[in-house]
Order: sequence, then C-alpha cells, then structure tokens
Amino acid sequence: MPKKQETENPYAEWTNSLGYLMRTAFRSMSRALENRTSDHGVTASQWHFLRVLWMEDGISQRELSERVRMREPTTVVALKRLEKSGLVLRKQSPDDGRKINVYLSPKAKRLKTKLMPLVEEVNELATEGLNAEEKAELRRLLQKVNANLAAEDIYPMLPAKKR
Amino acid sequence: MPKKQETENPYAEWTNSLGYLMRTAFRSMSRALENRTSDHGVTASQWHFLRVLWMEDGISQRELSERVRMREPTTVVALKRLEKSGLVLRKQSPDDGRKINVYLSPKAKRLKTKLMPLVEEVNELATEGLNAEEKAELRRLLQKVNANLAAEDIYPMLPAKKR
DNA sequence: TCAATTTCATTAGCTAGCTATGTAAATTAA
DNA sequence: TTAATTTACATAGCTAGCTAATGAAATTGA
Repeated sequence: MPKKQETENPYAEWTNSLGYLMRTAFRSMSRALENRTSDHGVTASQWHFLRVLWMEDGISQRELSERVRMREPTTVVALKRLEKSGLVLRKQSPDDGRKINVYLSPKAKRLKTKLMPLVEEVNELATEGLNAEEKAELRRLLQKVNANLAAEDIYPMLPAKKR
Repeated sequence: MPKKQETENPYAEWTNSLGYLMRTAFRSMSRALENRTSDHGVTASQWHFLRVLWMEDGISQRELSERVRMREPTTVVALKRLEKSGLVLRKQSPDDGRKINVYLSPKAKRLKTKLMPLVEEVNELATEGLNAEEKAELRRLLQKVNANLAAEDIYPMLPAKKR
C-alpha cells in the first residue's frame, strides 16, 4: 500500500474508493444533466430511455429495459410518466399480445436536436482538461468494469443475443 | 472521431456515452455491494455513511452530508434508518444547540471488520483484469471528473475548508 | 440589546430505483 | 388439444435521492 498522500489529505483513503468515486461522479453528472434538461421537462432518468428510443423506436418494453439496463418495473413506471407528458405512445404488438411496443411522439423526436447539445455540454464539462487518449481510456475502463460486473448483473452485456 | 467499432456493434454509439457508462457502472456496483452487505442488514447507501463514520466518528449531520456528498434531507432520512437499526446514535452538541453529532454504536464498529472485506471483494471483481496502473488511472480520471463537475455541485471538493 | 440574518436540522412531497407477486398471452409437452 | 410452463407486463410496497419550505439556535449589526 502506498502511503504517500495520506498525510497530506486525511480523506484520501475513502475518497479514493472506487465505490465513492463512482457514486459521486454519477450523481454529479445526473444533477448537471438534469439542470439543463429540466427546462424541457425531461429528467435525467427519462433521458436514458429517450436516447435508446431515438436509436430504436418501436421496441418492446422488455427490450427497452435491457438496453437501459434497468429492471422491468422501473421501465413500466418511467414509461407511464413519459406517456403522461406526451413523449411516448405504447401500442400492443399485433404479433404477440403480451408485448407492448414503445413509440416516440413527434414532440419527443423534435426534442432530440434540443437535448443532444445539452448532454454534449455536460460530457465536455465532465471531461474538461482530459486529452483524447484519456477520454477514450476512461470509457474503456468503465466498459471493462461493466463487463466484469455483468456476470452477476441482471442482463447480459450488449450487444445481447436473445437468451 | 474514430469510427472503427461502429459497424461491428450497432449499440456502440450510445453504450459508449459517458453518462450511460457511469450510470450502469454505478448501479452494477451498488447491486453487487448490496448483494453482499444485505446479510448484515446494511444497504449500499448506508455503507457510504458508515464508511465516513468509521473514519470520523462524532461529526455533525451537516459535515456528514458534505463527506458523502449528499443533501441534508437525504442524510436525515438515512440516519433515521441507521438509528432505528441500532447502528448510530445522535446526540445534540453541547457547544452548539443546532448541531446534532452522530456516533457509531459498538455494533456498527464491529461491523467494519465484517463489511470491509466484502467491499474489497466487489472492488476486485469490478477491476478484474486491470493492472495496477489501470486501476490507478481509473481512480485518477474519476476524481478529475468529480473535480470538473464540482463547480456546479452542492459542496466544495474535499478536503473542504469551512465555507 | 434586540432585530435581522445565517446556520443546522427537519418535514412534506416528489421522482427513481428495487424485490416480490400477480395476470394474461404464448409456447411446450403430455 | 388441453395442461403446465414460460414470457411480458403490471401492481404493491419498499429504500434512496431530490427541492422547497419550516423551525429553532446562533451570530451579526444597528
């Protein structure tokens, strides 16, 4: 164990823990994002669902859950709110009566061009002072962490084969 | 912009976003942690508060909020639950009638030796396959992100001067 | 010295996650 | 071809975050 910093900074030990760093980084990013998107009536959580739908409009709720890596009840509740604010429509699948497909409203599609720059802004703020290699390295390392934890996680890592 | 991977993986675009990676990494770690600590009646959220108190027993609720970087109402509610499960005691400060100091119970102090290895296990699982330099780099980059976002965040970065 | 301001904790009420459980449609198997 | 199983969604009830507003003690300042 290197003990170099500890005398300078009494908090170094636990502010250096991966869990602490993840938690604070995630919450700070969420807050920064929501500060910007809330003017358009979109929360940080909703943003994650919308981003997937902008890529794959019309997928089922189950598929959507897998994409955002949230459990089904979380998705159900999130979609109810998105539906209430007129951003998505839910239609029963004609092929399979169990499935409900989720579609973006025109309003939600228009929002994409407004929201994307805001998110870009947050990403740039978050990675300010990092060069291109460092930014790529951060992503790579986080993906590795995700892959490592996927073993005991809910869904297989994407791109997912149907299990 | 390198476009190498995009043709291989249709999800590469948004699964590469910093917000997505942070969110999934944080939630996966929380779940992995809670899977292990729940046997001892401790949630992932409570863990963060306990860890600070193991370092600085007897600090005020406000100070505790700053350390874990959560808002005061979040801390109040978390402490109520910790108090109810017999892990902390809250005593009004004799010096300042507004302050409430938070103390660990003997039970909570004993828990430290049981919980620390579990958390260590999660950290190792999360960073499996990364060498020492990569682990250090991940921490360094996350700290940089935290520092960048601190500007529009709630509390000044630690170690904090009293503001 | 006492009125105004600041600080610390709290409450109320909201969104967002989770697990456990239920229900109906589709699929599998007897 | 009907009974059992699986799949997809929903509901209930919980913890954990947040903002806004309230209350009470301490501090400031006229």
